[in-house]
Amino acid sequence: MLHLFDTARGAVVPFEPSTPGKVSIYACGPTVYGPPHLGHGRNQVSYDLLRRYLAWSGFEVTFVSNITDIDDKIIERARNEERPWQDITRRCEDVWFQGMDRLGILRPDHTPHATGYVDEMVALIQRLVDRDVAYATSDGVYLDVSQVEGYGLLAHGELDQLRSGARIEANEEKRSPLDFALWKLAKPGEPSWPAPFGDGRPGWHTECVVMSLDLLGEGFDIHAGGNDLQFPHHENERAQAVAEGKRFANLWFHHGMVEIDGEKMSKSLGNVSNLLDLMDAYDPRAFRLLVLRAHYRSPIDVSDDSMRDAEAAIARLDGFARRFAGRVDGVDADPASIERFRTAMDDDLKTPTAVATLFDAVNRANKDDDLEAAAAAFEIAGVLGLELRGEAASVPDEVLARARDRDEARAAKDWAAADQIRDELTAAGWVVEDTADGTTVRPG
RNA sequence: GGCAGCGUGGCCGAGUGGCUUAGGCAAGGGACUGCAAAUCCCUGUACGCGGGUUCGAUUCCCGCCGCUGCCUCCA
Repeated sequence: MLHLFDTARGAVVPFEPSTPGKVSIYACGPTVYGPPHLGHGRNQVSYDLLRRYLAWSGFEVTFVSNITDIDDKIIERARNEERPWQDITRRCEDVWFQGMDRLGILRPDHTPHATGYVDEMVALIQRLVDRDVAYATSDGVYLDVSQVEGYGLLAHGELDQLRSGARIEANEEKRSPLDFALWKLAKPGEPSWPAPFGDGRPGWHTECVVMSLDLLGEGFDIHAGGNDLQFPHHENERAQAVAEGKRFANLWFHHGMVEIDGEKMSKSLGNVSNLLDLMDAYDPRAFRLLVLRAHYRSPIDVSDDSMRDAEAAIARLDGFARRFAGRVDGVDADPASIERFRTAMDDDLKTPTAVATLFDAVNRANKDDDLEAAAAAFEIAGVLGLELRGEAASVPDEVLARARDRDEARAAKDWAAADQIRDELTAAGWVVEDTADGTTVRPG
């Protein structure tokens, strides 16, 4: 049985969906004002892993992930670049999904946009005002967190403690520094929507409550995000639901951050905190493997070395795939490997161990030409979202002709000629390997 | 200042009160090969520092040092 760490309870707990066999997940998605960075990449791989594993375990998964397309940063960028903010959000969203496709991320079942839920958000805010848990100031509407039962659940702190940690804010109309904006009144030139409390735009924390409850209903199973969202974002989402008397997420799934040694990173890698740049420079699967080799709640460090390391490991997997592709159809996966994998994953998604079982299966397959182990390796790789390349890449005829020339030279024991052709092909970027079937060539 | 976490062999990164003490990459040796490549086999170097608990700690407790994240927009 799957066990997951629940941030609210602060412990690994058995996962039991409210409806047997079905899992509903809401995962905080990107604010579309720029290209995805490495943190987004890890974030999406974490979600993807959770979804794939739940699906493989037999659950019917409904996965909702939003697009935040109203935000101060979007407005700021639009102003700086003197173009409509919708241009930025549309373009960034396209770039986002293209990038995630490259990373092998499954698309969400639903992708609600904040701009598509403004009416519902206004209605929620109005209800909170009517209940007297929200109050208006000269620049917006705020939630009074002191009235929220259990505020601090996710921050794991008492109200006083949280308050003392809060930075001093310019806004003195707020009753507490912890109170947060549900609605921001529009300043001249800012995008705005009509509302009874004045034209403006919703605060960030409001969209996720409204959209998750609308699409998944009260008491949905899992709310996911980076641990930087734990507080205040998720705390504040929950606060709104609680303030309205509604049940919110049953389990909080938070993953760790990507850490980049600023100096080291910038020197060795250049501007690869941009995920798209990283995927241009390295195999996207290597990034995924790098993420999977650490536990989802641990921090990971991305560097030139760690990416090269991961690429070498991917090459090993691809070599395995070439060897066994097409030979495992209908073969039952080795049960022992699958069981080890499942045990690791059921224990709070211990992917480091899961990856180790994958490589163990690969090793056993290679060693004894063990088809059951090979089938297990393919299955595990699939659940982890690692697409192995077993298909022979297309090779130009002239290159194949040279390979045949080499076979002839080798048959004639003309080693000088054979070596010369190999050098020639290698210089052209091909990997040359001799097999029982003669010279094979593939892209390097 | 508050909260949370981390410090493992050349590197990345698991794990465990004692047992053959993951896995990947790199290194060295060997098998295979005309030579390679791929693959397989073998090998080395470990648990930040100081105490404590224990028959025994890398694993538990305390202190220290170092590092990180959150507390403000953030995946």
